[in-house]
Amino acid sequence: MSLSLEELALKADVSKTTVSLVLNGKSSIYRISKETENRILKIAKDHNYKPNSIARALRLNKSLTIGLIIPYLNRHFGRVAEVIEQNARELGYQIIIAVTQDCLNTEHDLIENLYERNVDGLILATMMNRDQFNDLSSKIKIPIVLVDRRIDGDDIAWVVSDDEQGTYELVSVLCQEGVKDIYFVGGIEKLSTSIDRLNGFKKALLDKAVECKLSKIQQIGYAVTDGYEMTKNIIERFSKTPEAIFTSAITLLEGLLQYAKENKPDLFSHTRVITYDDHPMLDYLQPPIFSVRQNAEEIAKKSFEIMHGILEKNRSFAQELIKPELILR
Amino acid sequence: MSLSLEELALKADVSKTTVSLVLNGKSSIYRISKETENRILKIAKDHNYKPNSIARALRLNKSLTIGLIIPYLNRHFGRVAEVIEQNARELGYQIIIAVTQDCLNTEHDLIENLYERNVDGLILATMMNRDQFNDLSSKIKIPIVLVDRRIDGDDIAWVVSDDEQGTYELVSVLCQEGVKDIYFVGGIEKLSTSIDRLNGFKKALLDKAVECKLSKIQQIGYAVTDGYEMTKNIIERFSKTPEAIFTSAITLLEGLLQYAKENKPDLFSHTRVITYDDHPMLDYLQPPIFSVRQNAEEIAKKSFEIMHGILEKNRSFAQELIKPELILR
DNA sequence: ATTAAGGGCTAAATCCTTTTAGCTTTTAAT
DNA sequence: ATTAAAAGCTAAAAGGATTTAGCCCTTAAT
Repeated sequence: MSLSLEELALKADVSKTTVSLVLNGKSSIYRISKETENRILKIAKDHNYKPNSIARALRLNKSLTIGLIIPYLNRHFGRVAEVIEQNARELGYQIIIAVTQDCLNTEHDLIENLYERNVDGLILATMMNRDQFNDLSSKIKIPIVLVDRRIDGDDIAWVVSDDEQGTYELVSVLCQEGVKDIYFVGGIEKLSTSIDRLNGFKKALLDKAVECKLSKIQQIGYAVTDGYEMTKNIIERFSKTPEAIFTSAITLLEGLLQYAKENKPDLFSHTRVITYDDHPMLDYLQPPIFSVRQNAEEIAKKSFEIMHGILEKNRSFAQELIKPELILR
Repeated sequence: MSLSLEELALKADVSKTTVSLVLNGKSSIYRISKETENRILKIAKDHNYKPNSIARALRLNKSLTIGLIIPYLNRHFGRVAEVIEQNARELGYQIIIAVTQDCLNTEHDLIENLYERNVDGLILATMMNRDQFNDLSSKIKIPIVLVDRRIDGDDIAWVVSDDEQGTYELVSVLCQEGVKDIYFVGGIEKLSTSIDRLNGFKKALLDKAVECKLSKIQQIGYAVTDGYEMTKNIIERFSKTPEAIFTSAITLLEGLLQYAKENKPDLFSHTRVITYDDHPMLDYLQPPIFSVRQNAEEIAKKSFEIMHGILEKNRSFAQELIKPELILR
């Protein structure tokens, strides 16, 4: 380790140019003789030569590093990050990770920070809206792939779960059974995840000609406490216990469970609960909670694939809707 | 963005040396006049100058980058990674993350890889034993801080949960109640997490003069399937249903739950289950499962703190045992 | 008038690779 | 015998920052 080109050149009794050319597979272009080539390759191998990545990055203006900016390293994003890292590593890239805690300002700071640190591209679970994103794109000259949360636009690369379809199918299951009085416990209103899940929800009701009352829809945020709050609102504001509640994220379900445990232990005897996002522990809750499992692995795989395509294969961009899986218990 | 020292120098009508000296706070040492200093500072600010981090890293041989190598980005390590990243960012460091999937070879590859990529230090949840670690240390000239899994040695920096004490306290609760027949569902035998948890387990039994039969101890691995397997062994191998089972990780508990659901729905009516690692969903399982919550935040904070101390404050190393919290439901 | 000291700044080297342009020497062709 | 082409290699620049050694000018001291 930590042997330089120059030292290799000395040992091989050639110039460092020659060594560099050989190691970069340009021997034939530059007519380096087979003999010299082999000598250099052997010496490099014997000394386990690895080019200094920083010097390389400086010269090539290419760091083989991707920035990954996500709100949290929770179960879902943790898995996404894990798979992105594995895919990236196989192709020689490293992942620099940073978490925003769903704070827009933090997100901006992080993007700027990573950009200045010369990442080659950014994979982003963003809170930005279209305008903010356009602003950013004009300033930043590296490819960006949105993950998990999309922004509409023909030229924006993204990979997201098919939130609308997933929610539609899940809610339809209840509608099929004749359930009519369903409450929507939502997340951050302006994010595509929330918008799409709400649309799927509405569509399912519409199919069965069930009226979708605005008062049954809440969107405070994705934190556990938000789920608690929204459940509280539903239970306390309406005299009748609801037939069903749909929580649009596992954190919100946690909030619901917490509220139920503390204030409404019999909630489940009157009310069906279904949720976006799956969790293995749901298998062991009574009664069973139907859910929609996002395919984190596929989301991760595709998002790095698109990034890699842009960086190395001159592909321009792509959009992918990943099918989630219904889990009926 | 992306303005170079040289361009700044041009605008300020001085040499780039002067600009560099001023921006690095060396004006007075090199007797740069207040006037020149202010002019340069203003121009730098106006143009939002940020030094090119790659060039800086090359020259200073210091990348302000820490490698974090962990087995998975699951709930526990996800949280650890998240907090390390936040702490690191505040002090100007970036985190490059990589996951081993608890494979020793992968771990070795990753360490080498990150080392070659010029990280300034490594934070490691390692599978290595003492000899392997010593081998590594002799080759690698950057500081290493072990996290979550320690290796004995006076000169090895680590931060781990007090696994022995946590397990001791948890198991003691059952012993207190007179439970005598407790099974140990363990993880990877050679890891400190497994060794320490087993020691705590034995100590708790010993306190109450309960014999600790070897046949009641299993250590296959930390995967969900391992938990399933070990539970199966316990249930099927012994005619009597056990009084209690201790799973030494949340994944193992998951395996147990899965086995119970499929093959032994009445497990909980005869058997108490307790587990290392906490999870919010445990609040909603019936009957309640006592647990030990690791303080991931503190573990993360300390481990970066130690790394930072070594890198910037010439501290040599440190070892920290983080107290976990008993959660009795 | 000469020397010394201090103030104010900079040229050039360095970190390590990659790459362009081009230098020798040999071989082939006219 | 001369010219052209090919073979085999290298010097030097570039990328952007930091740092060492030292230049030049002014002022003060002898």
